[in-house]
Amino acid sequence: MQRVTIKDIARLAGVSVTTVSRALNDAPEIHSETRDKVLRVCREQGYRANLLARSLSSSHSNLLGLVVPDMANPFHAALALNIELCAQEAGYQLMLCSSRRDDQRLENLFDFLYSQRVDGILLSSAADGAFALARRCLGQVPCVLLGACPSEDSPLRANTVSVDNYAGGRMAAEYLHSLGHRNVAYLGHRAGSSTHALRHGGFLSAAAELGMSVETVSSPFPSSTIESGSRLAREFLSGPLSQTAVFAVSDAVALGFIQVADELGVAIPDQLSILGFDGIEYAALPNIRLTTLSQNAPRLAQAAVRLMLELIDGGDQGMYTRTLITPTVIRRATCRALEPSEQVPSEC
Amino acid sequence: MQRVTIKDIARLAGVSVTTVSRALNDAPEIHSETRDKVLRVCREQGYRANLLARSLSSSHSNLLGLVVPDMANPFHAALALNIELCAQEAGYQLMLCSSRRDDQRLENLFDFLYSQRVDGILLSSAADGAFALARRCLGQVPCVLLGACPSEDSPLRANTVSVDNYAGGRMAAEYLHSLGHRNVAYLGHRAGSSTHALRHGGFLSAAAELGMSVETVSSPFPSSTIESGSRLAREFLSGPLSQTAVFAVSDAVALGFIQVADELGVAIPDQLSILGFDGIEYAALPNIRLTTLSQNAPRLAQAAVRLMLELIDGGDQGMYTRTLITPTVIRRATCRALEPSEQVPSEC
DNA sequence: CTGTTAGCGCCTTCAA
DNA sequence: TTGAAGGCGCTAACAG
Repeated sequence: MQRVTIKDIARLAGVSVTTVSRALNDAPEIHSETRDKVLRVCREQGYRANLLARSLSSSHSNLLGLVVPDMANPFHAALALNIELCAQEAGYQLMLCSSRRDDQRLENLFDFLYSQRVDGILLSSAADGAFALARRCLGQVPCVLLGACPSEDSPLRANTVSVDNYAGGRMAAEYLHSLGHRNVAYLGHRAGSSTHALRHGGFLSAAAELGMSVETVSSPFPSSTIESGSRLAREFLSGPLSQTAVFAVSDAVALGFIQVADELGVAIPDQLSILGFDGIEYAALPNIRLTTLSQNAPRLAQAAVRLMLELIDGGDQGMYTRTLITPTVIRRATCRALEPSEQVPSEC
Repeated sequence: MQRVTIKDIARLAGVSVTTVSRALNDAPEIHSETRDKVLRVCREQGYRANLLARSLSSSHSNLLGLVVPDMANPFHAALALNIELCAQEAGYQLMLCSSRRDDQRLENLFDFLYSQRVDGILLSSAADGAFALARRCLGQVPCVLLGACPSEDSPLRANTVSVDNYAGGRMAAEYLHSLGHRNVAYLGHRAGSSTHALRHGGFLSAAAELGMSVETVSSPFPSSTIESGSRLAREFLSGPLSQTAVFAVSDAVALGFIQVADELGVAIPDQLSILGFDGIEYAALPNIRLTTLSQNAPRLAQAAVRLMLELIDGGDQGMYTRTLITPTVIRRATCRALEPSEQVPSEC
């Protein structure tokens, strides 16, 4: 039951622990025969270095912390997978944690990762609280915010990588406009999230420029899930329908919406077009074929990890970087072009 | 940049490090005033214990390792979430890793977790190699296999928690039989997986007893994804159709199958019924409504964590436990009952 | 109730 | 090329 340590190996190989350590880290100043002998003994004994001890004494763990709000969410799962991939290439292991949309837990996790002495923390959260957390670790541990994006004018006090939500919002409006839609809804807006604020702002601004009328349906729910999408849909579809298209804040919300529309006999896209946001895998399913704006998880992941590595190597100079990734429209089956005859003028 | 340690706190509070340690771990033998003073200083200094050091000296980390084959898979994501929940209740943090269906990586991750001195390892893998790994840690670190399930007759050499695949296979056959299906296909069978072996065995045995004819379509792909499901479907649906129902080894495979069936104009369930396995959230989507056997992730998770805690507390006596969870049929829209007139006798 | 002394397993100077 | 000594930050006996 007692695990074999570097000391045991040293004794068995008839050398000092220093020599064993050198063999393990293939240091240059060691006789190759000595090294081979030591490594052979290690293999025979099934020796595994104690990474706790190693990290403690070398003061770096080769561990990156990643906190996602909800790993059952396919977008975050895909993002995590891509980040793990990039991190591994750079020789880092990931400590993946799920905050489950709980701010208290997010804070606890953050402290935990810090205490665990990860070399850097990636925080995937659009909650405003994430900024405070990121700031708290100034000069303590490199931290990059994923998905969160401070507004252009506020002073940048954190490293961020995110999809360009403002541009995404604009693209959504422009795309719907290009199909002839003039009366549209923005479904699932959530206050207190910088992501949502920007996306909504972009949508409204483009819509205004294009002369579209927008009804914003805000979400009282803490997260943008299928469940919240269907609840919002039930409310939205209960009255008479003046809109011809809906932009949902996430694919999950869009899926929930479609589900209810289906139940209520609202034909999509014939009566109503719906456009999502995220580009999750399940939105591509048969019979769903959700038209959406893809966030491009692999590129987000790569940018975030690359930035993190720079911060770690460069010693986190206290400079801040904002990286924006433009989303892509993925045309599928839930948005249709209105015939000229259908194009009623905007309400307002 | 230098982080504050227990020594700093001791100096600032005018006590010894031991006293600080005691305050931190709220040991009974400490004056409450002393403790309050120490804790106040900790707060003022923003002190965070170094968990590496703590684990190293206390020889337990309160960390559980969890390896899943693919965290983009919604079933595994849900399972991980549930396990995290249970672990947290018991005061453990999870180190979640994705083996990405790569045996070499699985082994590396295992070694990594062991080296990281997690208090226990949960391995969610149906690959036969998982048993070898589990055995390798005998008396080193408690290990429970999730989803993997040794056959009844082989000597039990590992702790396992899994859905009862054999019973699940039988239930699938029985359910299809109860709907009147006599000629059916088993889609996506993969060799080298104990899970698949049992599920397939159960299906065949019940089918034989009920006088059903089964065509097994094996999968050359390493994992059961939407992608592999659609490839298998393309092959399967290319010839004339003698079956009236298909049992897919996973919901993802079923979804891929449906996608292609849709493309090829095969009506589901009118021409062909399809039954899945897993009970992932996305199978419940509108327009999909996949009939399936649910694995019941919360119960699996709870059983696994509970077992792990017993192993940790009880010191892993070298006894092995096998826990089986019976799946549940979830009736939705992709299986239909055959009319008496349609019930052709079995081919064989 | 508090402090002193030893480690935990490893890495890293500094000498030899 | 090798070894001895000290320390990473914390806990755990053992005294006082």
